[in-house]
Amino acid sequence: MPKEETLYDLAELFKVFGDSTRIKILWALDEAEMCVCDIAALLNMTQSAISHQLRVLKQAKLVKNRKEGKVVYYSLDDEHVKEIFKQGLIHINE
Amino acid sequence: MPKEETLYDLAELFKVFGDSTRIKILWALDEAEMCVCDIAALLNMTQSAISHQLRVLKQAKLVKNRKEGKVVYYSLDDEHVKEIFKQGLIHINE
DNA sequence: TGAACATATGAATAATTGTTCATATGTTCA
DNA sequence: TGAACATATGAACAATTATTCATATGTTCA
Repeated sequence: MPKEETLYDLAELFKVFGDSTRIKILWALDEAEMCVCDIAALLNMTQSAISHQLRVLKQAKLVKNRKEGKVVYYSLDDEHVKEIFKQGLIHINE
Repeated sequence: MPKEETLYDLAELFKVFGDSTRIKILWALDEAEMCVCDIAALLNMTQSAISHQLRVLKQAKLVKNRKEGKVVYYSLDDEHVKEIFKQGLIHINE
């Protein structure tokens, strides 16, 4: 069994995945880089809600961003996300 | 992008993984079938707390149990758990 | 039968969290 | 400069949740 701290970090990571809004954001960003307002429009949610969640995702190092004028574009910062999601989907479809 | 319901289910699954007590239980059960009181002793937690969490894990179809006299043994009910954890660990160690 | 034990469960509590609302920051452009 | 726009952020609120405590259920065995 890995040490306490590692298991705690693992739980923290999955906690980030444990919200459908964040899952949707990650899935959207896996398909294309997007700005905040486009994500908000796509998911039919407020800009504020999306911005808050993007912060959580950024802190977890799952997304990165770049600024272009007044627009901030977000994209995935981890190539394992999709793989983890796939494994999860396998479990669900059983 | 998968349909709404699928993403919701995916988030629900990760929510179950998003607690270090449950992560520990799953990791322990991956190594060996165990009864409730042994898990409680191993994790240094109350029998009640473990029992509550085992129920969550059972509902998520992640563990199964068998009764032998007054003792209930729990074991993993999904072979993808370890794989998902591994992917998560890869992300953490970056 | 009754004591001892293993487990399950419901209520209560404290802590965490997702969204909203209001507003601040920063950029573009007329 | 000032209006319009994109984004970030802090406070507040409602909802969810992990643990504890008390207790119920069910089993073994003397």
